[in-house]
Amino acid sequence: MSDRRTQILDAAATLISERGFTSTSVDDVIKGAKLSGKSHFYHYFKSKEELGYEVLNRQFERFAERGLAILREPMIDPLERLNLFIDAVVALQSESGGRHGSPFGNLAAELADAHEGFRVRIEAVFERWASQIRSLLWEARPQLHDDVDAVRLSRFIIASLEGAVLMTRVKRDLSVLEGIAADLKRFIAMHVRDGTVMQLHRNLEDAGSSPHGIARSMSVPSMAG
Amino acid sequence: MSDRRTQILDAAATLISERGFTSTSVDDVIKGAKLSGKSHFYHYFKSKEELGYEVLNRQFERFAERGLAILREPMIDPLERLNLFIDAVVALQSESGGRHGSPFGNLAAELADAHEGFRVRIEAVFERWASQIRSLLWEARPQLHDDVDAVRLSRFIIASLEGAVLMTRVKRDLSVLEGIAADLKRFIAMHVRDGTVMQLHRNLEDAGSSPHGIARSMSVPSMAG
DNA sequence: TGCGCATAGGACCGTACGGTCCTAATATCT
DNA sequence: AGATATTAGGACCGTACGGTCCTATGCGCA
Repeated sequence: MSDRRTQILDAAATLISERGFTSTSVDDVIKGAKLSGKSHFYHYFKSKEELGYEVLNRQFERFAERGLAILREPMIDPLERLNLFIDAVVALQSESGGRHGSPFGNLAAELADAHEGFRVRIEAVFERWASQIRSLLWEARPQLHDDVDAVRLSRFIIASLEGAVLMTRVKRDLSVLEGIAADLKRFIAMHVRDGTVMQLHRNLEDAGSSPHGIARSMSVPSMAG
Repeated sequence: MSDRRTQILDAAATLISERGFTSTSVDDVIKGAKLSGKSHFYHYFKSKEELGYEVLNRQFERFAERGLAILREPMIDPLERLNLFIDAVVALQSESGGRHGSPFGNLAAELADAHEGFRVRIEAVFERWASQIRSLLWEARPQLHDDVDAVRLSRFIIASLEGAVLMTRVKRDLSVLEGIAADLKRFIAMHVRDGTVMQLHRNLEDAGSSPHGIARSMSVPSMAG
């Protein structure tokens, strides 16, 4: 596609993640993308709404490449992939110092009620995200308890990450996300069958802040045998 | 205070939770509160921003009365109080069919980056919320593992609830929140010392959707008993 | 009666917004 | 050289916004 288009998309993505969709004017986008005037912009996009949709698309693609892709790595143990994915979410947030939050969560909170077009597109984003996690859980099924509900667990993972990113943004403190990410890993580990020991990366072991290595308790609840 | 003021506050709260702060005009609020004109509104509030702050205050007070109050009930076991609180969050969302999400999360996503005044106020809301959970966890400390980090656990609870409420709004499906609430209870139960059996209300037992009563596995990690 | 105050209603202002339209300059291809 | 599309730049329009100001009506109270 035209170079200009992606230039506009990039500028818009930045502005929208900083100020939200409603508070980003097309004049701002024009300035950010260094276009010559309004007509130049409307040559590439038929409306601001249309621009918003494409920005959302691009941001999901970006997230799919840099985040979700990890969930499909064929050479790594599925449950370890899940941990790596959580780390990737933390890493992506770190790039902006956690200041901009999730592009999906932000748009969702801003527009889910008021704008049906955005709502269904964001719903689709969450659904595709959830479905990637579900297939990973399906793949990991031999290692998991029989009663693990993949639909629910995938939702829980997404919700806690989205909530964590939001709190991180409000508190301007990345350690909020880091702590929740570590706890989320423990929650996932809770679903692993007895006897299965999860592989952990060296650099993940100290993800927690508690002194006596919470990570060790990751080898599952207990019972049965 | 004047009846009119609360009338305005109520109308504004509704509109803001439906459309967000930016997309709610003071003319809309005037119409909603059936005021006679702009000057009438500006007689009670010096600016739209000021109105927003007071709406946020009121909404936190409401939440404190109807939600957080449960965390302080003196006659109930602390960990059971925590479960009841989670149920209360679900119940509060059910009132609107989950359509409006969290007033704090919504404002946070919309304004945390752009408007420092709102950001610090929302941060304070989360902090007060977290501190209530922390004191409850302190009270429950004899029942909890030694290595439970109250700061982290309280953040995790808030984040997963906020994320759940957001997803519920996007999917327009209350069962998303219900499932996450049930999973969150299981996560909390994971921190309870072996040998301690959590009391559960009858009406909480089937909070999950999985056929083989996940609720039963709430009796903590394991054995004992 | 007269004072102060909450209600009422509307004109007005400056600014910003999304979007359209029109005209030049520049580059590309025939 | 001439026709064609892309870039550039700006004037313009209707609407909506937050906010101010001014006037007039009803009200209780000294």
